[in-house]
Amino acid sequence: MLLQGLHQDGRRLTPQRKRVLELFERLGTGNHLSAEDVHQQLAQLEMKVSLATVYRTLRLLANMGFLQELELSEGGRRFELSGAEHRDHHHVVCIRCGRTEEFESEPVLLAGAEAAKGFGFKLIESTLNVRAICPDCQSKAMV
Amino acid sequence: MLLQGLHQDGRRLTPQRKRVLELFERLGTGNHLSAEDVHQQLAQLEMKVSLATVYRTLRLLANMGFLQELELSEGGRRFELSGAEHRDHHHVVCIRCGRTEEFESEPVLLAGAEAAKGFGFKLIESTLNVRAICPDCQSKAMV
DNA sequence: GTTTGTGCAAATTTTTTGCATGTAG
DNA sequence: CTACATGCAAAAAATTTGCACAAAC
Repeated sequence: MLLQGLHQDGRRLTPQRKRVLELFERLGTGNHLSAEDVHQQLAQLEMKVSLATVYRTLRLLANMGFLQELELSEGGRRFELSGAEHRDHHHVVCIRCGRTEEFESEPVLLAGAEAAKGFGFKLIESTLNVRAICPDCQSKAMV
Repeated sequence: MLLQGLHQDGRRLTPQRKRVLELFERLGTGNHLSAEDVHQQLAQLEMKVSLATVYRTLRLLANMGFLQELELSEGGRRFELSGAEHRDHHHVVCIRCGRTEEFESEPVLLAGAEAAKGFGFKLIESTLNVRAICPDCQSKAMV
Protein backbone atom coordinates (compact mmCIF):
# COMPACT_ATOMS: atom_id res chain seq x y z
CA MET A 1 0.00 0.00 0.00
CA LEU A 2 2.77 2.41 0.91
CA LEU A 3 4.89 0.89 -1.83
CA GLN A 4 2.28 1.35 -4.50
CA GLY A 5 1.51 4.87 -3.48
CA LEU A 6 5.15 5.80 -3.67
CA HIS A 7 5.92 4.14 -6.98
CA GLN A 8 2.89 5.72 -8.48
CA ASP A 9 4.65 9.04 -8.11
CA GLY A 10 8.13 7.86 -8.98
CA ARG A 11 9.12 7.80 -5.33
CA ARG A 12 11.07 5.20 -3.46
CA LEU A 13 10.42 2.93 -0.55
CA THR A 14 13.27 3.51 1.85
CA PRO A 15 13.86 1.94 5.24
CA GLN A 16 13.40 5.35 6.81
CA ARG A 17 9.95 5.81 5.37
CA LYS A 18 8.96 2.33 6.40
CA ARG A 19 10.20 2.93 9.92
CA VAL A 20 8.25 6.11 10.41
CA LEU A 21 5.01 4.61 9.21
CA GLU A 22 5.60 1.45 11.21
CA LEU A 23 6.12 3.45 14.33
CA PHE A 24 2.70 5.01 13.95
CA GLU A 25 1.16 1.65 13.20
CA ARG A 26 2.81 0.07 16.18
CA LEU A 27 1.45 2.77 18.46
CA GLY A 28 -1.99 2.62 16.90
CA THR A 29 -4.46 5.42 16.43
CA GLY A 30 -4.87 8.10 18.99
CA ASN A 31 -1.18 8.79 19.38
CA HIS A 32 -0.17 12.30 18.55
CA LEU A 33 3.49 12.56 17.77
CA SER A 34 5.59 15.57 16.96
CA ALA A 35 8.55 15.31 14.64
CA GLU A 36 10.80 15.33 17.65
CA ASP A 37 8.80 12.51 19.23
CA VAL A 38 9.12 10.38 16.15
CA HIS A 39 12.82 11.03 15.99
CA GLN A 40 13.35 10.05 19.62
CA GLN A 41 11.09 7.02 19.60
CA LEU A 42 12.83 5.64 16.55
CA ALA A 43 16.19 6.26 18.17
CA GLN A 44 15.11 4.23 21.20
CA LEU A 45 14.09 1.40 18.95
CA GLU A 46 17.55 1.39 17.41
CA MET A 47 16.11 2.56 14.13
CA LYS A 48 17.62 5.97 13.83
CA VAL A 49 16.28 8.35 11.25
CA SER A 50 17.66 11.85 11.04
CA LEU A 51 15.39 14.62 12.18
CA ALA A 52 15.48 16.28 8.78
CA THR A 53 14.28 13.08 7.20
CA VAL A 54 11.59 12.71 9.82
CA TYR A 55 10.24 16.11 8.84
CA ARG A 56 10.40 15.26 5.15
CA THR A 57 8.76 11.91 5.74
CA LEU A 58 5.98 13.23 7.94
CA ARG A 59 5.05 15.71 5.25
CA LEU A 60 5.17 13.04 2.60
CA LEU A 61 3.05 10.59 4.54
CA ALA A 62 0.55 13.26 5.46
CA ASN A 63 0.24 14.30 1.83
CA MET A 64 -0.28 10.72 0.86
CA GLY A 65 -3.00 10.39 3.44
CA PHE A 66 -1.30 7.86 5.68
CA LEU A 67 -0.93 10.35 8.46
CA GLN A 68 -3.11 13.15 9.55
CA GLU A 69 -1.88 16.44 10.84
CA LEU A 70 -3.55 17.62 14.01
CA GLU A 71 -4.24 20.94 15.55
CA LEU A 72 -1.10 22.09 17.19
CA SER A 73 -1.52 23.46 20.63
CA GLU A 74 1.81 24.31 22.13
CA GLY A 75 5.09 23.30 20.68
CA GLY A 76 4.87 22.07 17.16
CA ARG A 77 2.62 20.14 14.86
CA ARG A 78 1.51 16.65 15.63
CA PHE A 79 0.59 13.73 13.47
CA GLU A 80 -1.45 10.66 13.97
CA LEU A 81 -2.18 7.61 11.95
CA SER A 82 -5.23 8.20 9.88
CA GLY A 83 -7.10 5.02 10.65
CA ALA A 84 -10.56 4.08 9.55
CA GLU A 85 -11.99 4.81 12.97
CA HIS A 86 -10.96 8.40 13.02
CA ARG A 87 -11.56 9.18 9.43
CA ASP A 88 -14.52 11.27 8.51
CA HIS A 89 -16.00 11.18 11.95
CA HIS A 90 -17.43 14.23 13.52
CA HIS A 91 -17.43 15.60 17.00
CA VAL A 92 -19.83 17.36 19.29
CA VAL A 93 -17.74 19.00 21.98
CA CYS A 94 -18.93 20.61 25.16
CA ILE A 95 -17.12 23.91 25.47
CA ARG A 96 -17.42 23.87 29.25
CA CYS A 97 -16.29 20.44 30.28
CA GLY A 98 -14.80 19.05 27.09
CA ARG A 99 -17.11 16.04 26.91
CA THR A 100 -17.04 14.77 23.34
CA GLU A 101 -19.46 12.67 21.37
CA GLU A 102 -18.87 11.30 17.90
CA PHE A 103 -21.25 10.89 15.04
CA GLU A 104 -21.33 10.29 11.33
CA SER A 105 -23.21 12.06 8.64
CA GLU A 106 -23.37 11.29 4.98
CA PRO A 107 -24.68 14.72 3.97
CA VAL A 108 -21.77 16.38 5.74
CA LEU A 109 -19.21 14.29 3.92
CA LEU A 110 -20.93 15.03 0.68
CA ALA A 111 -20.95 18.75 1.34
CA GLY A 112 -17.25 18.66 2.18
CA ALA A 113 -16.41 16.73 -0.94
CA GLU A 114 -18.34 19.11 -3.10
CA ALA A 115 -16.81 22.16 -1.53
CA ALA A 116 -13.31 20.81 -2.13
CA LYS A 117 -14.17 19.94 -5.67
CA GLY A 118 -15.67 23.35 -6.23
CA PHE A 119 -12.37 25.03 -5.40
CA GLY A 120 -10.36 22.51 -7.39
CA PHE A 121 -8.92 20.94 -4.25
CA LYS A 122 -8.17 17.26 -3.89
CA LEU A 123 -10.10 16.00 -0.89
CA ILE A 124 -8.35 14.23 1.91
CA GLU A 125 -10.89 14.20 4.69
CA SER A 126 -13.41 16.35 6.42
CA THR A 127 -14.40 16.76 10.03
CA LEU A 128 -17.33 18.63 11.45
CA ASN A 129 -16.75 20.22 14.82
CA VAL A 130 -19.87 21.13 16.71
CA ARG A 131 -19.33 23.33 19.71
CA ALA A 132 -22.10 22.98 22.23
CA ILE A 133 -22.98 22.67 25.88
CA CYS A 134 -23.73 19.29 27.33
CA PRO A 135 -26.76 18.54 29.51
CA ASP A 136 -24.76 18.50 32.73
CA CYS A 137 -23.21 21.87 32.07
CA GLN A 138 -26.53 23.34 31.01
CA SER A 139 -27.97 22.66 34.42
CA LYS A 140 -25.02 24.09 36.29
CA ALA A 141 -24.87 27.75 37.19
CA MET A 142 -23.52 30.04 34.55
CA VAL A 143 -20.11 31.44 35.30
CA MET B 1 -16.96 42.44 27.25
CA LEU B 2 -13.24 42.26 26.81
CA LEU B 3 -12.86 44.55 29.79
CA GLN B 4 -14.97 42.42 32.07
CA GLY B 5 -13.27 39.24 31.04
CA LEU B 6 -9.90 40.73 31.77
CA HIS B 7 -10.75 42.27 35.13
CA GLN B 8 -12.26 39.05 36.25
CA ASP B 9 -8.77 37.59 36.21
CA GLY B 10 -6.96 40.60 37.52
CA ARG B 11 -5.77 41.49 34.05
CA ARG B 12 -5.66 44.87 32.38
CA LEU B 13 -7.17 46.41 29.35
CA THR B 14 -4.27 47.85 27.42
CA PRO B 15 -4.33 49.69 24.11
CA GLN B 16 -2.37 46.82 22.60
CA ARG B 17 -4.98 44.24 23.53
CA LYS B 18 -7.74 46.44 22.26
CA ARG B 19 -5.91 46.97 18.97
CA VAL B 20 -5.42 43.29 18.31
CA LEU B 21 -9.03 42.42 18.97
CA GLU B 22 -10.22 45.42 16.99
CA LEU B 23 -8.13 44.37 14.03
CA PHE B 24 -9.90 41.05 13.90
CA GLU B 25 -13.26 42.75 14.29
CA ARG B 26 -12.47 45.25 11.59
CA LEU B 27 -11.46 42.57 9.13
CA GLY B 28 -14.43 40.45 9.99
CA THR B 29 -14.96 36.99 8.75
CA GLY B 30 -12.76 35.17 6.31
CA ASN B 31 -9.55 36.37 7.82
CA HIS B 32 -7.07 33.92 9.20
CA LEU B 33 -4.15 35.79 10.58
CA SER B 34 -0.82 34.59 11.81
CA ALA B 35 1.04 36.46 14.51
CA GLU B 36 3.21 38.00 11.85
CA ASP B 37 0.15 39.11 9.89
CA VAL B 38 -1.33 40.81 12.91
CA HIS B 39 1.91 42.55 13.62
CA GLN B 40 2.24 43.87 10.08
CA GLN B 41 -1.35 44.89 9.66
CA LEU B 42 -1.27 46.86 12.88
CA ALA B 43 1.94 48.53 11.81
CA GLN B 44 0.28 49.63 8.59
CA LEU B 45 -2.58 51.13 10.56
CA GLU B 46 -0.10 53.14 12.60
CA MET B 47 -0.99 51.11 15.65
CA LYS B 48 2.23 49.34 16.28
CA VAL B 49 2.31 46.49 18.72
CA SER B 50 5.48 44.55 19.27
CA LEU B 51 5.60 41.05 17.90
CA ALA B 52 6.23 39.60 21.34
CA THR B 53 3.10 41.28 22.61
CA VAL B 54 1.15 40.08 19.62
CA TYR B 55 2.07 36.52 20.51
CA ARG B 56 1.18 37.07 24.13
CA THR B 57 -2.09 38.71 23.19
CA LEU B 58 -3.15 36.10 20.67
CA ARG B 59 -2.67 33.41 23.24
CA LEU B 60 -4.59 35.41 25.81
CA LEU B 61 -7.50 36.19 23.52
CA ALA B 62 -7.70 32.61 22.35
CA ASN B 63 -7.75 31.37 25.92
CA MET B 64 -10.50 33.83 26.71
CA GLY B 65 -12.49 32.60 23.75
CA PHE B 66 -12.40 35.78 21.68
CA LEU B 67 -10.24 34.19 19.06
CA GLN B 68 -10.16 30.71 17.78
CA GLU B 69 -7.05 28.92 16.72
CA LEU B 70 -7.32 27.25 13.35
CA GLU B 71 -5.97 23.92 12.40
CA LEU B 72 -3.50 23.06 9.78
CA SER B 73 -1.42 25.62 8.12
CA GLU B 74 2.18 25.57 7.16
CA GLY B 75 4.29 28.28 8.59
CA GLY B 76 2.66 29.22 11.80
CA ARG B 77 -0.63 29.10 13.59
CA ARG B 78 -3.54 31.19 12.53
CA PHE B 79 -6.35 32.78 14.42
CA GLU B 80 -9.75 34.06 13.55
CA LEU B 81 -12.42 35.92 15.37
CA SER B 82 -14.83 33.64 17.12
CA GLY B 83 -18.29 34.81 17.95
CA ALA B 84 -21.88 34.99 16.92
CA GLU B 85 -21.35 37.27 13.96
CA HIS B 86 -18.94 35.00 12.27
CA ARG B 87 -20.07 31.56 13.14
CA ASP B 88 -21.07 28.72 10.96
CA HIS B 89 -18.79 29.10 8.03
CA HIS B 90 -16.62 26.26 6.91
CA HIS B 91 -13.09 25.86 5.71
CA VAL B 92 -11.36 23.99 2.97
CA VAL B 93 -7.69 24.02 3.92
CA CYS B 94 -4.74 23.01 1.80
CA ILE B 95 -2.61 20.89 4.08
CA ARG B 96 0.54 21.87 2.24
CA CYS B 97 0.42 25.62 1.71
CA GLY B 98 -2.31 26.59 4.11
CA ARG B 99 -4.45 28.22 1.45
CA THR B 100 -7.95 28.40 2.83
CA GLU B 101 -11.29 28.79 1.15
CA GLU B 102 -14.55 29.28 2.93
CA PHE B 103 -18.00 28.10 2.16
CA GLU B 104 -21.39 27.70 3.70
CA SER B 105 -23.70 24.76 3.70
CA GLU B 106 -27.16 24.47 5.03
CA PRO B 107 -27.15 20.66 5.17
CA VAL B 108 -24.00 20.75 7.25
CA LEU B 109 -25.48 23.13 9.78
CA LEU B 110 -28.56 21.01 9.93
CA ALA B 111 -26.57 17.86 10.54
CA GLY B 112 -24.60 19.60 13.28
CA ALA B 113 -27.75 20.87 14.95
CA GLU B 114 -29.35 17.48 14.86
CA ALA B 115 -26.33 15.73 16.21
CA ALA B 116 -26.14 18.16 19.12
CA LYS B 117 -29.81 17.72 19.80
CA GLY B 118 -29.47 13.97 19.62
CA PHE B 119 -26.97 13.99 22.48
CA GLY B 120 -28.98 16.55 24.43
CA PHE B 121 -26.38 19.24 23.84
CA LYS B 122 -27.25 22.88 23.35
CA LEU B 123 -25.77 24.01 20.05
CA ILE B 124 -23.40 26.93 19.90
CA GLU B 125 -21.77 26.69 16.52
CA SER B 126 -20.46 24.19 14.07
CA THR B 127 -17.54 24.28 11.70
CA LEU B 128 -16.65 21.83 9.00
CA ASN B 129 -12.96 21.45 8.35
CA VAL B 130 -12.11 19.94 5.01
CA ARG B 131 -8.49 18.92 4.58
CA ALA B 132 -7.40 18.85 1.00
CA ILE B 133 -4.65 19.76 -1.43
CA CYS B 134 -5.01 22.84 -3.57
CA PRO B 135 -4.43 22.85 -7.33
CA ASP B 136 -1.05 24.56 -7.06
CA CYS B 137 0.30 22.07 -4.59
CA GLN B 138 -1.09 19.15 -6.53
CA SER B 139 1.15 20.07 -9.41
CA LYS B 140 4.25 20.88 -7.40
CA ALA B 141 6.96 18.33 -6.61
CA MET B 142 6.92 17.13 -3.07
CA VAL B 143 10.52 16.92 -1.99
C1' DG C 1 23.53 3.94 -14.20
C1' DT C 2 20.09 7.40 -13.01
C1' DT C 3 17.49 9.55 -10.12
C1' DT C 4 15.73 10.03 -5.74
C1' DG C 5 16.63 10.04 -0.68
C1' DT C 6 19.51 10.64 3.44
C1' DG C 7 22.39 12.72 6.90
C1' DC C 8 24.67 16.54 8.47
C1' DA C 9 25.12 21.10 9.65
C1' DA C 10 23.90 25.54 8.72
C1' DA C 11 20.18 28.65 7.73
C1' DT C 12 15.39 30.17 8.42
C1' DT C 13 11.30 30.73 10.55
C1' DT C 14 8.40 30.74 14.50
C1' DT C 15 7.70 31.45 19.32
C1' DT C 16 9.16 32.40 24.01
C1' DT C 17 11.60 34.88 27.68
C1' DG C 18 14.49 38.10 30.82
C1' DC C 19 14.64 42.44 32.15
C1' DA C 20 14.22 47.49 32.47
C1' DT C 21 10.78 50.64 31.92
C1' DG C 22 5.99 52.12 31.30
C1' DT C 23 1.13 52.30 32.80
C1' DA C 24 -3.70 50.69 34.07
C1' DG C 25 -6.32 50.32 38.00
C1' DC D 1 1.45 53.05 44.56
C1' DT D 2 1.95 48.46 42.78
C1' DA D 3 1.04 44.71 40.11
C1' DC D 4 0.72 43.67 35.61
C1' DA D 5 2.06 44.64 30.67
C1' DT D 6 5.10 46.19 27.00
C1' DG D 7 9.19 46.53 24.08
C1' DC D 8 13.45 45.12 22.96
C1' DA D 9 16.82 42.03 22.10
C1' DA D 10 18.47 37.67 22.90
C1' DA D 11 17.31 32.78 23.33
C1' DA D 12 15.01 28.75 22.38
C1' DA D 13 12.12 25.88 19.39
C1' DA D 14 10.62 24.27 15.23
C1' DT D 15 11.31 23.56 10.45
C1' DT D 16 13.70 23.89 6.04
C1' DT D 17 17.61 23.62 2.92
C1' DG D 18 22.29 22.96 0.39
C1' DC D 19 25.25 19.61 -0.64
C1' DA D 20 28.05 15.36 -0.88
C1' DC D 21 27.32 10.73 -0.47
C1' DA D 22 24.33 6.51 -0.39
C1' DA D 23 20.97 3.49 -2.21
C1' DA D 24 16.46 2.16 -4.60
C1' DC D 25 14.91 0.95 -8.93
